[in-house]
Amino acid sequence: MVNISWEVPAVTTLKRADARKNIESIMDAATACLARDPDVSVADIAKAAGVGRVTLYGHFESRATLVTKVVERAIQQSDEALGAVDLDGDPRAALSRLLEASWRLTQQYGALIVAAEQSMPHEQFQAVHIGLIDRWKPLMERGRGDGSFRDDQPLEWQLTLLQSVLHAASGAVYRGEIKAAEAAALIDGTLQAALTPPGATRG
Amino acid sequence: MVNISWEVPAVTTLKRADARKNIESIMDAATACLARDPDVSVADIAKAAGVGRVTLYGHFESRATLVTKVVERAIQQSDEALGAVDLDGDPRAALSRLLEASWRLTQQYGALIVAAEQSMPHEQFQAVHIGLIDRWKPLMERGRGDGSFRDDQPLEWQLTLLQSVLHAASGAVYRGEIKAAEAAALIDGTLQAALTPPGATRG
DNA sequence: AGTATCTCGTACATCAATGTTCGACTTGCG
DNA sequence: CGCAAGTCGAACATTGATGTACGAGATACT
Repeated sequence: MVNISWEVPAVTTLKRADARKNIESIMDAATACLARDPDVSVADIAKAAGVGRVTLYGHFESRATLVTKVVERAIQQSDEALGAVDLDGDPRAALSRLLEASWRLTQQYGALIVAAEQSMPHEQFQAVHIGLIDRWKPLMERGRGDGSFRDDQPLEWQLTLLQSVLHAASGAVYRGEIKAAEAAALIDGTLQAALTPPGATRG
Repeated sequence: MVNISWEVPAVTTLKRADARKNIESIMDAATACLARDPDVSVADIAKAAGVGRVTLYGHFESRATLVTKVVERAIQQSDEALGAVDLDGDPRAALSRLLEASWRLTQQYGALIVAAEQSMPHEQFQAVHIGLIDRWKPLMERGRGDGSFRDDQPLEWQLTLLQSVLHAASGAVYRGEIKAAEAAALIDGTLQAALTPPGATRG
């Protein structure tokens, strides 16, 4: 005799506690590994997470989906961090604040953006990337409008420049050319100078 | 009976004409391909050169040696181009000249530097890279000394910045954000601003 | 305590790229 | 002309990474 009213596993997609912990470990390890080397292997990520490679595949169906999850989390966290920055008041001061927050994120996530570009569908990546850039655009436009920033160069170029300098600083710290502690000041000092309108005097 | 005085192939390590032409084609194609994608496959390079993959391996014993040869040629040519730049006179004007020459090289060789970093023995790459950087150092030091450039930031950082902005411009052109024609002016305008000493007024 | 869930290692299938071998064919060059 | 040199494609071996299958053993949860 078979029991007709068999058990449905409740609403629970709830994993067991150790499984959840492992998923966390994997996400964290993947973030750290991908931030350093966007081409890091799944085996290395598993090792860094202190977990078997098979276990990893039990939770993420492929390398690509793992990368996507990691990127999505990073994006969400970045978006929150940038969203918390006060962009009002003097554009130059606001830029400093935004740069400081962005620098922390760059250090944390480093080359993750490269991994994303390689592993995610192009459209999805574009959407995500544009979302982040848009945090900068309004401030830059305002600063260009009121003479705080030079507007004799395309806005697109200036946005690229911001990205580029942050990335360069990350590389320089990694190579030991500069110390992490002084990086923030260098970034701010450099970009404030680069964005100063021609003919103006800088503090 | 065997002829005792057999033929030695003269001094000639001289390849046949078509072989030399193919080697040229391969080097050129490899340069172009690697400049776009440092991970491009040997098969793609051969195809771009209009040559069979086997033929390529007949002339270069491995992908690594091919990359090395290509990089060496690029370095040599870059070194000549930069060596021809007049670095005397006003440091800011000299910087403009050096930037223009460097921008041409960056466009030509693009991501080749990345391929080099991945395929060449670390020491060799370092040597080559430092050789190029040293083209910049004396000018920067002179400019910092006479007040043309700011010296409140590490020289290393400023050199990294130069590289970074050139690279960023290359990427921006590739993505269509800016036109190649205007890139040179943007690079110069940006870096001159970034290197202007605090408190000075820029033209 | 009992059981479904989870972990782990090993082993295997697959895939893409590198590098090699072979034999037939073409071509530069003496 | 004639041959050494060069080219070509197809087939093969190898390597490294991804992803799967299995089964024994550990552990969270009820």
